[in-house]
Amino acid sequence: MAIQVKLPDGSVKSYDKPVKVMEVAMGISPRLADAAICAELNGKLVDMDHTIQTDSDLILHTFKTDTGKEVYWHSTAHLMAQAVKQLYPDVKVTIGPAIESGFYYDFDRDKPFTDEELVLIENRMKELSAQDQPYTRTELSKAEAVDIFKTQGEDYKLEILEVIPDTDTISTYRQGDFLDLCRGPHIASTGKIKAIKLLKTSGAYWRGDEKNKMLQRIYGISFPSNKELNEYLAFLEEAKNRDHRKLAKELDLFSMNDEVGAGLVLWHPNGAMIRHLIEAYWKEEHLRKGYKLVYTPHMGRSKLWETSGHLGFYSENMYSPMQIDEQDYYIKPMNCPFHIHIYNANHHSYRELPIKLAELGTVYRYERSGVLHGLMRVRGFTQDDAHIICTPEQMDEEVEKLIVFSLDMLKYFGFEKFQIYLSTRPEGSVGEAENWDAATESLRHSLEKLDLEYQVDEGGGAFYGPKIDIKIKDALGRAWQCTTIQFDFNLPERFNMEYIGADNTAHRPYMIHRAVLGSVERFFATLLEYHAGNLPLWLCPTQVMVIPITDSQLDYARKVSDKLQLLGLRTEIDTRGEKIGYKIRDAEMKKIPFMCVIGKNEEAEEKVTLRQHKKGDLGAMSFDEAVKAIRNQA
RNA sequence: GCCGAUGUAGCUCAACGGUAGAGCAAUUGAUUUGUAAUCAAUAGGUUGGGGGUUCGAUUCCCUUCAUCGGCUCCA
Repeated sequence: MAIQVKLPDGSVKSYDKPVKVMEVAMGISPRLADAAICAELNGKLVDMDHTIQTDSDLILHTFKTDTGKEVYWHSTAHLMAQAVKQLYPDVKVTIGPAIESGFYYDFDRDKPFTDEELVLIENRMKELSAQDQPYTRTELSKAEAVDIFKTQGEDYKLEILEVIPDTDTISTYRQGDFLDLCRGPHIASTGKIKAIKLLKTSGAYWRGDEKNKMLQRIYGISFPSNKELNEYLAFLEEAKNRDHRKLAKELDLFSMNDEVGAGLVLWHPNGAMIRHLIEAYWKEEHLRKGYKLVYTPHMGRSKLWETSGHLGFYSENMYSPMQIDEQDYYIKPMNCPFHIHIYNANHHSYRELPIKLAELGTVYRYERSGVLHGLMRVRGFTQDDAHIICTPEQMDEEVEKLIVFSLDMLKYFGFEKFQIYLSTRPEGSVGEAENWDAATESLRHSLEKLDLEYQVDEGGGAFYGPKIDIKIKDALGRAWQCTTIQFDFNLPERFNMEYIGADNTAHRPYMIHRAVLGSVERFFATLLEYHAGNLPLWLCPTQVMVIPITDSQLDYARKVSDKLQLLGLRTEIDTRGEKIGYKIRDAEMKKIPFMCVIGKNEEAEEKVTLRQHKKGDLGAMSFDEAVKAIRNQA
């Protein structure tokens, strides 16, 4: 198969497999890829990382054009800054980039922008857009730039200029009365920005450092037409409906409570059933893959955490100790030290390795109050933790198995799109450089052998080892980190872990710390959002709602329900004296996958009428046919 | 932790410096119903907690807790 890509100059390039827009651009000119801001594929605007699947016409716009999401939004950010400067001349501008969806600009101002002010700014932006002012680029020397921004009193721009070499050429962009220090590129003129919505405000630290001054950030989004804007706003609405916190209320899954404490989860029966099913599956799969299940305590003596080093480098995330018999005990923030002690309780021969210890280990970590977020970020959570202790020779095989295992498990839950990150050695790491290199290579190798796309986060590893993270993309494109596979060169050293090699001497094993789901809580939330609450059949707390039409069918309904239960299906009977429409509406809203309607006809003919969630009536059928239809969904 | 917003019945939301109201849910009664809401009645609240201003606070102020949107940080 060959994919023909028609380029703007009329030439045709062919590729033997799907290719990203970026790669095509690189093929033409590396510079172009750098500056290119947007691509039109068969007349439709696409991102640079869009993959071309079929024969296509590709037009690449350089910075002189006026399309491209990033440039478009960045230009809108300039427009917003212009409006803000006109309305509030004392405000100082800082930076205003495009983000994944829209843009923001940070302003230095004493007080935050109110919702009313946002409306004013938005309206002013629309006026400025109507004036259709061109964005004009000017190149100048650093000294000239410093001069300009000094007279304007834009201290932050001067600070940005400070780090630029004196000999560099600087560029500025002007539209109307507003001039900004900016690398560009920009769209041709403000008139292209037709639909604008300022979404929210927030405090944000200058340069993202919490030691710096807090600035006032305004987030917004813009489109060439109101239609696109409305589509985007509808998309945000949809995201709200998928929010696991909202779904949890509707489906009665879990709650949190003031009196219990922030970030502590109460699992209701429905949520607990789902969790149980996830955990049961998890345990089964791990036993099948040669893991050994262990249980460990929820706290340990301070000595343990001194040895592990957590009291040194992790104490700000740990809860204050409690005193027992004049000893300090800490609630565990991690399971690793316990698993290591289980390993260390016996001598191990190289013949026994790899040893894989797994536990659904509940840990407690102090999270700053502002970061808690539903089940995604809590203070007490259960990691699906495991530690793989192996010899250097086994490392490659184990890593590869792990990645396959992780992806298989995630796919089993219905996830399809993943983002994989490889994080390498950071500054101030512990452990031998050669071990780091070997481990990093092993991770990289496995990813490549499995032909997985991944991004490298240089220096993004933990101080104790390199890692692979897998983030799940939900249906709305948001990414959540679940799987993490981390080498650890710190703890084996600290706890003096050993195995006896073939040479009859002690060796230090490799240790891999990993979680596939990440935490049961976060995974649960991601799963809910991904499926918008419509979980796969095997995870539904109630799989079939049996609905008798009148009380006289109650007995037959019970018989049907019992028979289904005997086959392992989870059923409920709606015995309320309500009309059938009411009961069906109720079951539909609870997202119960199947409804079994029982009336006098069904009873007389020994049949059942099946209805499927969202799909509607499937008609009358025999009991066996109904079971088959239900099973087919699984 | 920081910036901002919010907190009223189980849920979703009104109202107001002068003794809090609706819909849904709940309970009771009637209805026995054929694929997304049957009718009626009843009950339900120290307006998140504490303090202050006021003749009077749910409303204004302070404080605290929690939640939401971000920042920073992370599974």
